[in-house]
Amino acid sequence: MSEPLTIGGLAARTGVAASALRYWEGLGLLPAPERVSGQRRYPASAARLVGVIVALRRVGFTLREIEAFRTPSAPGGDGWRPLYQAKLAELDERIAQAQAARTAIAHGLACPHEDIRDCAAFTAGADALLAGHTLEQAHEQAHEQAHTRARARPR
Amino acid sequence: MSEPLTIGGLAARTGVAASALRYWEGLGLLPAPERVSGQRRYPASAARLVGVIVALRRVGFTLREIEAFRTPSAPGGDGWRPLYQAKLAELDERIAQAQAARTAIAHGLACPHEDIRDCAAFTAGADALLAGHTLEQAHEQAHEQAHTRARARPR
DNA sequence: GAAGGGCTTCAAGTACGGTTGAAGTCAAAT
DNA sequence: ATTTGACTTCAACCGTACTTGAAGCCCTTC
Repeated sequence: MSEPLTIGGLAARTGVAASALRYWEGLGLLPAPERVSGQRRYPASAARLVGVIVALRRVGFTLREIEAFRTPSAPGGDGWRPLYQAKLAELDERIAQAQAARTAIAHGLACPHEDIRDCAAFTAGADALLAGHTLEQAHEQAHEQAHTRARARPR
Repeated sequence: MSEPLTIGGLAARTGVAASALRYWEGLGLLPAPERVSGQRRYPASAARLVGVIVALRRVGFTLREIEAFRTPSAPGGDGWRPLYQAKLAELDERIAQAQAARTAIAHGLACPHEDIRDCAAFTAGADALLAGHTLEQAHEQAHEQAHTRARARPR
């Protein structure tokens, strides 16, 4: 059991193209596996690693960012811990943003407008997501009164 | 009040480069605004729209996907509702994935390993994220027993 | 021993999401 | 009247993340 995987096998298990796996290896993202007469043989655990990479890519990290995860503990220090802390914070932020977007779209569905861009609760989500920029909301757009009070302007 | 914005003004408010705003307009993502002697003048509401686009991009949607949101109700139908439903489901999935990634990384921080790839709870997150592919987890990797029980393998 | 299938490298090509630069227009200030 | 600064278009370029194609190696199967 647990025969080592060829690159094709790993590709099949993970759904990541073999060409992509080689590319990742070239970037140092994936460790170079053992070779049998020139061909790569991956340990079964490689599928998990690929899974993590896929996951992080899907939630918006670049390959270079993910590469930082592969870094073993730096000489003479924690090394990876601060990196993980940083990534964790970034992930939390991304999750919060995704939820804000979700809220905006969900309201878009619930509210009776023809064009979602006319809907205050939808745009309120947008406002929240532009946090940090001076989006002074002085101007009362559209129907503010009409059907809103559901979710009265956040912040 | 509520003077229309120049492209530079909109860029400043939203943090999106003017060149990017023109690019988005070219893609049909942003409606072409009124012009005063050739120059774009955006209504204040444009900042909100830009905010939504930024938000959706940050959570992983491509510009082409986001473009679908701009589509006004199709001739003779709901038009946008199914689209929004679909996007909502996608967003939910992305949030779930981000949370799975978060769990994996958080455990990586909490657990005592040198290399996170040795840690079962971390890789379990990976397994979850590879759902849909035949990642039969028959092989018991590493320390499964050693320090786990904190967060016993999530499905 | 010749064919086939899967692997190898390396270079070039592609799609996306922009930015940058050249050349020019416009309105206000000097 | 000319300078300044923000705007305009258009084409070319860039980084990221791959894919594709050419040419070849290795092992098995006919």
